[in-house]
Amino acid sequence: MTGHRSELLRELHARGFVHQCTDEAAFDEATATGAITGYIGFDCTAQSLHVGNLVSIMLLRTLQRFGHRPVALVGGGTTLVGDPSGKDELRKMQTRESLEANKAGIRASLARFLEFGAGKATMVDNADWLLELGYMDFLREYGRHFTINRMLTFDSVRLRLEREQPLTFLEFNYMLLQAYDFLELSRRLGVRLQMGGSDQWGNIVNGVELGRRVDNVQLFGLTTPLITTASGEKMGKSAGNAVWLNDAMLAPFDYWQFWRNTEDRDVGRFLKLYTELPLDEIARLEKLEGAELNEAKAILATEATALCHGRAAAEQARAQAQGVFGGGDRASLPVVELPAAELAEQVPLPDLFRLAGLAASNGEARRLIQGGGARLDDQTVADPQGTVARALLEQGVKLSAGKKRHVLARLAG
RNA sequence: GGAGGGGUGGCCGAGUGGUCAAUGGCAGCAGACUGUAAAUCUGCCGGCGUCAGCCUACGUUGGUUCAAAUCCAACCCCCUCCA
Repeated sequence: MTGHRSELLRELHARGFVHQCTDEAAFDEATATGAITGYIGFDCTAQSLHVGNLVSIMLLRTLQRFGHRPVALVGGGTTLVGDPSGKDELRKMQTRESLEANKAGIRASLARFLEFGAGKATMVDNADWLLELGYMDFLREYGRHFTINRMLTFDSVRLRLEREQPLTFLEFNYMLLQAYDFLELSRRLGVRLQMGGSDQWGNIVNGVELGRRVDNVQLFGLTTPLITTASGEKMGKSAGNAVWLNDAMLAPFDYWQFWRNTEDRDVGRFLKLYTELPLDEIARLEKLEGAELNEAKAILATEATALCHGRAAAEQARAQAQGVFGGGDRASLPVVELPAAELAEQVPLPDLFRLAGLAASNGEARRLIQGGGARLDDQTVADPQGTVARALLEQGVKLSAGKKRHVLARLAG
């Protein structure tokens, strides 16, 4: 390990959380000798956080694990503006109502990973101070500390300008607001550290500098690397959809499956970032090769799911996967109830697959069948004009679309 | 306000009177190979359908035409340059 004195910093480095850090020596000193309060901001754009936010969440969790104090900030105020970082387009502005709903969902996501309470983790909303900010006061007190010259050099702005994409004044101000958040949090809660993805570096540094200039406090910034899969995909998408943390938006089983399908080359890295298994255990697991690596993937999936949905749900998901992929255990299949009223005596196969949720339309179901991807009780059904006797559905039949999607369909009842 | 360019399927992007449900790429789905991986190869990829065909689609609304994504008019939106 590196020569850090602080246990926290050693752990973060060992697990691959650190991309850049401001004044690392002083930060090492500060975290070695006492507890520090650190925060990360989360967008308020959806009703749940997703796997793309997970590195940040794990970072907060690690902070707490090592006796420091995590603060999660939801950007109720800044979401009204929109972060320009890395984006070419103006983000949609939200209504106040949807913001409140999103906040509640985000708190639910975080509550699984962090222990909230007095002296523990806290959640704050920057709307609490940003909304009452007076424009004139803000310009006079803080605006004078930012030069346009410097702001233009930050990647988030520079890249946007280089690509000749419009950057509105609204978005341009995002940096100032985020810098001000940091200052405000240092005053309100004694926060000394801001963390975030590497794309946040400029915003974070602005905050650090503002703290020094205005309040003469030393603040720290730490960023994580941008996590992508080995094949270069952005982390946290599955079939083009976000992998949500809230179980209302993604079932624990599907969450488990997401991790189980990790690419070989990512297993070790993800075990370090997304589980809390001891590093020597991880070292053993990532050495496995070929089919044996599947064991490591199952462990990754179970550990990651346990953190997010609890140990019981994780074990259940693992057992369910064992049933679906390992044996032919019908009991573990998700059950889909078919509306009896809509079914004739002989049910056409495309209708059956559509009603079971395995195809979006009859056409899609037909193509699935024609392509040889549809199975009924593990027998391939290749005739799109085939039917199934309704009586057979009384007991339930196993329907499969491809190798990974299986359900037990039976008449509702 | 003036001049010019542009708005095409989830995204990017061809097409500029019929052969266009619309080339190509990406994404997605399925098959083969495997290890519920990656890479590769193959098929599918608007909806409905007894695959004959029908319906809805190329910013919006009208029009010309036997026939329009393609021509005309008005309108809306975006971009560039000029004021």
